Amino acid sequence: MRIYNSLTGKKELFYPIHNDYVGIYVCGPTVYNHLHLGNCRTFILFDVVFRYFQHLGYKVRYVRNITDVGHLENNNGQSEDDKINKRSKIEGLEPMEIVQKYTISFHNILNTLNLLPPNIEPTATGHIIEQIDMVKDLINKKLAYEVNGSVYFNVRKYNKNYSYGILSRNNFHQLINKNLNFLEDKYYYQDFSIWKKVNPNHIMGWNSPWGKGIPGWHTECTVMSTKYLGKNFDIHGGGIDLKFPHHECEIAQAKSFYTTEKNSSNNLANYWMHTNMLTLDGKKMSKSKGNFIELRNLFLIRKKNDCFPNIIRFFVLQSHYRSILNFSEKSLLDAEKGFKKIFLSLNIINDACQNRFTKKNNNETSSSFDTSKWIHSCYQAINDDFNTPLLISLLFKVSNIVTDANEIEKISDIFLLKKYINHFFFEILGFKKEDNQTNVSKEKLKKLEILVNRLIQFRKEEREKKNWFISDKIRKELYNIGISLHDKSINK
RNA sequence: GGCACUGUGGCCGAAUGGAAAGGCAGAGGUCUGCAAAACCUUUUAUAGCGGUUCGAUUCCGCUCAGUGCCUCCA
Repeated sequence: MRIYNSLTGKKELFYPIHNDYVGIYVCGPTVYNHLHLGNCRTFILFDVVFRYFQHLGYKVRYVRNITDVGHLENNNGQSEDDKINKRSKIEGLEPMEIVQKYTISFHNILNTLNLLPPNIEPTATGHIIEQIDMVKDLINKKLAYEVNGSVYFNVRKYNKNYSYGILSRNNFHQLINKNLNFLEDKYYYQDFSIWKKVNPNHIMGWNSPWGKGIPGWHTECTVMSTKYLGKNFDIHGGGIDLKFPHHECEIAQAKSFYTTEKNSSNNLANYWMHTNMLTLDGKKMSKSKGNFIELRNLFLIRKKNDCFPNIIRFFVLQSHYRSILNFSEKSLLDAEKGFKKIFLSLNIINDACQNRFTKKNNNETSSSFDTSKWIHSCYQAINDDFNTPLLISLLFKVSNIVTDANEIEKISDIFLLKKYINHFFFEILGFKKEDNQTNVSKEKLKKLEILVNRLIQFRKEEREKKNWFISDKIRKELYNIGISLHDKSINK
């Protein structure tokens, strides 16, 4: 299996640190707002990564954090505000109420999209002590300094022994942006906060050797990833917009904290994976720029369409995770058609297997379709840096063959095909088999089903009488509530 | 200004130093009371200019266009 490693800019063969085990850390959300479609792209991709490693038989530990404190926002160099604290003022809720509200929303959305939960989902507030320990250590190593109750990482000093910018390929000296002011407390523009002083009456704040404060965002990820995966682990993932500064700073802290020898090759994770941006009208989907689509709104609009979460997943996986993906209504419609086409052919295969089981297949001529070769191609696709679009195109190939009734009869190893296409579609790509999210009781559903069947039967009778007005009206009404009827010739 | 990435038909989107996947849309057809669906057939593409090469869409250089990051971001 090959993975594109952002550290080297190349596709590399994947070797886990420990045989049979894979450790993955993905930067989760800061829970101060509802998720938008762009956020989900990353989580959907890593859901596939997680599923695929498990499919291959690895024991995977997948860690995805929740940032519930410490994500600072720079206010034009005047001050730094915690995002959640800021939001709590806007909504008139306690910070932890904000955290609770948006954590629940986050879980609901990912659950609807059929994402597997990570093995560990640590929160920043649950790891304050560890973060304080790391800050202390960095001060002892003279790689961080305290000013007015806040602590900053000394990037210039770090850069003398290590190289700051190895991940983002930034040159330390060229990082200065003259247009931007920076906090006066900092020695250098490039330095970043690892501990931030807060007002003593502030509800979100912890006692530390430097007074009451909150930990910095970058520190949190270094602490939690290494706590649960070790000081060197396999895969670290996140959106490409986190590459700099967030991931660069994570590496800087980890190297400072864990390495004893200079020029150690430990870059926190061996493979860094970055998902590209989802755009709207060619521009990055982003909250601060105001162009974004919230998933909960999409779900509300498409309530009638019960396979909508699958369509979102299909839309996302139909492009490669390292390319920019543009969102449009049309692309969703395309995805819907594509998804349904493959879904339909899965049913055909399953039916065909049923028939084979009852009737013995005596067909002598064999199909030109080579199932073993096809399976091999599918693995090749996903093994090549998770090339899901290529894998999906292979599913379409089967779909085209299977819809030909003569051709499907000839496929000798149909049971093998059934097994693997189900593996790829449900187990690896993670599509949901059926949406049984209704709260309606089974009793009620049964009654409804009888009613609809009666109506269809009634329409059939009217059709046979050539009473087109009635039958067309029923067809239209049923279509409006999401039941579409496809008529065949009445002569047959 | 610095760093990085991208450019494939009408649209989306793979692959590749040696006849350019797949999907959507379009066109034609089968079917049909009509509609829809389904199925079959089918047109159209490597941004531009150079270089390396027997051969470049692929590698290299330049130009043009777009995107991301440069301390809020998945």
